[in-house]
Amino acid sequence: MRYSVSGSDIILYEDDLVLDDVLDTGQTFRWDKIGENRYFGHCLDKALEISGSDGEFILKNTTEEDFLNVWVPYFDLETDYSALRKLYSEDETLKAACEFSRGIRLLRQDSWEALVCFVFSSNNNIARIKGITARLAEHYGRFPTADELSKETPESLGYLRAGFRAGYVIDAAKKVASKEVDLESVAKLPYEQAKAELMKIKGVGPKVADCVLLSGMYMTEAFPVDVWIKRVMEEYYKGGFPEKFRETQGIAQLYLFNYIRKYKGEEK
DNA sequence: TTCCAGGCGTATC
DNA sequence: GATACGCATGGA
Repeated sequence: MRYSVSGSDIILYEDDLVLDDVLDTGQTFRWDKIGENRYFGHCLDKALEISGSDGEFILKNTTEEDFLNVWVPYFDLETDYSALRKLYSEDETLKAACEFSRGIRLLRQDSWEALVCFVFSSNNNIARIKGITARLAEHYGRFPTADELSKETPESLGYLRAGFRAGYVIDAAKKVASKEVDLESVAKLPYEQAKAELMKIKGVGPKVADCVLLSGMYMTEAFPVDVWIKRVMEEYYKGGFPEKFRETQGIAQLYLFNYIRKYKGEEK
């Protein structure tokens, strides 16, 4: 990763990044595609327009300070994804998945934001999840805190049209605000314990918990299994997922998810 | 109209 | 512990 400052913009040079692979594949629901290779979105309350392709990107109207403190961690720019893909290429299926979308990276999202967004994701589609989170942030003028959301009721959240998930998100807010589930502490726990803590929240089962652990707490051994990954496992990994990838199998999952959903999905 | 969407809670065995 | 079913909402 290299970068330079150009007026109020940052120019980023990074070969292992394709915006569509990262911002439009169900990892985050807080970015909108506003043009070819161009997105506008948020990490909590930091807004950004980013555009570019083929290794060169422009981050508009940001400061070097925000770039280094917010966006470098968010886009995981200090991790070598070429090395990861090289490792994954020891496996035939993963190799194909890596070649299909070479620009995937794990977004290091805020844990609270990830928790809220992935609670909304259950039995839902990406377009609606984005709509719900957009209405939520718009209503507050920014992304609400757990304390603020804990004071809501399913009725007061009616404008979200989140259905049965409204109650779940309020339960999450109450438990996080009261520190019955203290996200900062959870992030420091071993994987299994952290997962159990998150699952104390209504609406947080194994899949949502793994998504929060992976993208919200950067526990790369978390391996979210949804209907698509279940399909991958049945077709290619009957004997279980290779142990040699365990440490970063959550990142491997991102490649597999995009591959099976976009490429294999279109075969039908 | 019916089906389905990056699941989960609950009931039942 | 495994399995079946309902669940709000809206786009296809």
